[in-house]
Amino acid sequence: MAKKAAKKRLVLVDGSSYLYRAFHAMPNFTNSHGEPTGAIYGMTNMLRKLLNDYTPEYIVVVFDAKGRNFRHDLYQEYKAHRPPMPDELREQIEPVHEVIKAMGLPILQIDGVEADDVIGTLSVMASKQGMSTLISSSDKDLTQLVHEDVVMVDSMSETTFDVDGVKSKFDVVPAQIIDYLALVGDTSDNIPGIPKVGPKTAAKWLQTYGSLDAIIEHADDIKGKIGDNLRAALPQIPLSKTLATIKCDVALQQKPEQLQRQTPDDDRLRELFLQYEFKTWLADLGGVGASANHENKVKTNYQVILDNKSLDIWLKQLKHAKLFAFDTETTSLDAMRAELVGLSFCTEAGHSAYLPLAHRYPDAPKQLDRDAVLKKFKPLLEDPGHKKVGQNLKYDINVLANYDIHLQGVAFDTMLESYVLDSTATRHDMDSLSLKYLGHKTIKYEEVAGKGKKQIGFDEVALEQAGEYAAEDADITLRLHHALWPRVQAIPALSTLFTEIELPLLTVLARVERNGVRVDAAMLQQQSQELAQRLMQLEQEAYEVAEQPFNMASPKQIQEILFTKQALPVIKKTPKGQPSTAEDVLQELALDYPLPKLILEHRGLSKLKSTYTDKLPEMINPDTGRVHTSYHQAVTATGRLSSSDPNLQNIPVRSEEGKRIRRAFVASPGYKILSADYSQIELRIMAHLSGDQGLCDAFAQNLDVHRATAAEVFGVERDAVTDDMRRHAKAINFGLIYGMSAFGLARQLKIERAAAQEYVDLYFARYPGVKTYMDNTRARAHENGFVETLFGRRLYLPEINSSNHIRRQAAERTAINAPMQGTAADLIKKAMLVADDWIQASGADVRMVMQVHDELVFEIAEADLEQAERHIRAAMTEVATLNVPLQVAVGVGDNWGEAH
DNA sequence: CGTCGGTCGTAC
DNA sequence: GACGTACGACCGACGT
Repeated sequence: MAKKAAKKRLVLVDGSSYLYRAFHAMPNFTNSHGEPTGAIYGMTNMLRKLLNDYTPEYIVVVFDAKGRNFRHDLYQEYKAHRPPMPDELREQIEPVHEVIKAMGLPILQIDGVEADDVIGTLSVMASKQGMSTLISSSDKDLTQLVHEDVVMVDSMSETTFDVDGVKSKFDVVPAQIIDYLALVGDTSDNIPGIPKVGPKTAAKWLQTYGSLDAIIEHADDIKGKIGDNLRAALPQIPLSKTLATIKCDVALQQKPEQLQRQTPDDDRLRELFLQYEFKTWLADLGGVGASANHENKVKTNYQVILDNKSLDIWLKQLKHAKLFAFDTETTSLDAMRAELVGLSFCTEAGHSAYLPLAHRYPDAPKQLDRDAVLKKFKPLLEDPGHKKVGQNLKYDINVLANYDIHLQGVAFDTMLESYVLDSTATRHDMDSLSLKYLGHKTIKYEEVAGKGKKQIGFDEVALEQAGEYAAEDADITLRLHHALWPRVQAIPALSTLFTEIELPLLTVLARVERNGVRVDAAMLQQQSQELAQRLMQLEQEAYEVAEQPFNMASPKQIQEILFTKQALPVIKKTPKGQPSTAEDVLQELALDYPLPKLILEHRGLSKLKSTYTDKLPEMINPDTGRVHTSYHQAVTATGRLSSSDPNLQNIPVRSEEGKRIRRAFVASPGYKILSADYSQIELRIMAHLSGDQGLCDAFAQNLDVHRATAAEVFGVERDAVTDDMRRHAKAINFGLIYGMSAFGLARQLKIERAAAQEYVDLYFARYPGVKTYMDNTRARAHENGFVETLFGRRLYLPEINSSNHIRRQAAERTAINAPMQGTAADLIKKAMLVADDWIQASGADVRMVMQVHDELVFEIAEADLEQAERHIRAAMTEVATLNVPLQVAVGVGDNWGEAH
């Protein structure tokens, strides 16, 4: 049966009216800190109910603009008698906005108009587009907007006003509401109305005469005192009417279909509800451990160790503990430069201590000598038999390494536990985890050390606060481990992933970071200078063409010059509706006009300069003469690493100028750079996972896979494949990995959509195993709500069953891509472990210096080059046995550019 | 003067 | 809307 799609419905929430209502209706709630919370509670409650009752897909919460609006300009007395907003309400506005945002609801507040006007405008726009509207407000004025497609509900009194509802409530039809309001007036808005005319009289007149204009015409017919009042008020009726009329033509950027409900940020909601102490809702959030908050409240006993006697007692406890949590406090986020300020430990929940070693501020208590303490601790920290748990231990490993302590016994890391459990969680930092799994709000670093300009080093933090903060860190780490580890163990594949890949990798990554990579600063600075000259030239030329100077780095100014001043054709718009100045747009315009070409070249070069040739020399550690990036092990949803400070995973490679940057990554004298990268790793994984015969055969025969694909899709012999055919086949192959549609492929190749669709159909006909695999993957994703890699790493897809088809399709693309990208990440991680094992065991003079997703880069003493290459290649190709061989391309040179 | 969202561009 | 995963520079609006 053909089912007609239900009309889309837009829900418009009158935030301002509810806020006032909530404030006045709720008792003066406060949380335990005395912050008022009544309006936040009332408002949130109303919204939760609304979402529950209507499950809207399109929704927006609208607020009045701050300050004056056009009605004040029309009528000085508008809202003149309204008392100023009480402070208790004012304080709650920002929190209310925060809660709404966290709930995933868009907010609108438009200058110069009230919420009513925005709501009116949107309801008209929605009707024009065939959408129905549900207005949620407690303000009766809005009933003027009601018609057959627009319904208003008052969520607080639970009344619905459709056309009949308005009639029965006011005895007039919605179209008469404006006239009705003009007659009756409104004391709260200070709209005058006719004296002595109330709801009854107004309705009676409107029923008799039909409209306000008709009433005015017949003003002389109305008898008695009330008739006199009407005639006396005649001059001000038009004003009353204007004031009562909701403006339905406000200039709005947002279109109804853009006002989509987003996925709620549960972590943020948890934080807010905890702050305002909305306990029942906190529990509703499922807060994996929200209820634990009350039941398992742990009695804490935090100690600051200042004397040798306490130190020895603690050392003894640590030696006897099966597992202890441990954390370092330092002066810097950069582990390589961080100075150790203190250590904290925890042996059982609630029992933890801070050992300050280098706090220096006026009147700081005398602390134990750092070197002496470290000497005492070294055996414990370096003993693999003494198991440790930490939060992001890679950092602590590197800090301790600064003091020649080589941490062993790394048994667990809570950040990685959280990551393998759910890689899509936005944050895996301790504060978030504590809130999520323990329902406990931790002391934030900023609370003890300040932030921004006022931030001080941890060594300047008073011991009382530092002790509470640091001891809590160790305590929470241990408690988090107790909460997380059983969850990891409950899924055996994740347990293996954790123990066999992520945890051991942590140590390897610490080493790679510490190794760093040698960068030739002078070479980059030279390049910067040359780039600066060329940029100047380009700017001068552009100013001449544009006949005015402008900022070539500002998309906004470019847009102004190109599309307004020079009236170039608009090819594409940004999601916000502005003409796009993106690369492909300018490429196209550059064919016909001079300015876009100049802008393109300028953009490319200034990017290179600011991001790479200027920045990299600054990032060289003066002590080592090398660049030490940070690899992040718990950031990406798919299992890849990411790199920052600097990001070494997006150093240019395609352009000639870009390659020059890679040549500045050099080997030390007597050493060579060796780069080993997997060829076609993701396509090989696709062949393996899908088991497609044709694709597996192509790899088994070691064919050029893009050429082989071209031969299949275009139906020619492999040696008859042209460059163009191969290029198209390559785009298809990449598109498949990314879950690309025919539309996307068409855009990429600049061909007709039908032609692209034909390619895709042909591909799937030639490689039916791939087709089946993709269908199955999608189906499994819908069924399970997650997909997994070859090694069981999971990626959750909360939007895979979304009613919003755009988001659902995006989730489906991720479902296709993640197993391939993620399996590739698993493989190279395993290869890193094997390679590192060999390096450590053999004592060869080899350093692993970079990982770039499918590439490993090493710095190798010339004498060890040959055996290193052999072992590295073996580590990478033999890391797993798939249905297809893994192939690695190795290059050697004096720098990364040469080796690649 | 800092923060934040939007846009753009680099990598795999 | 239409190609997945990242990091970061820059701009410009906004708030302190």
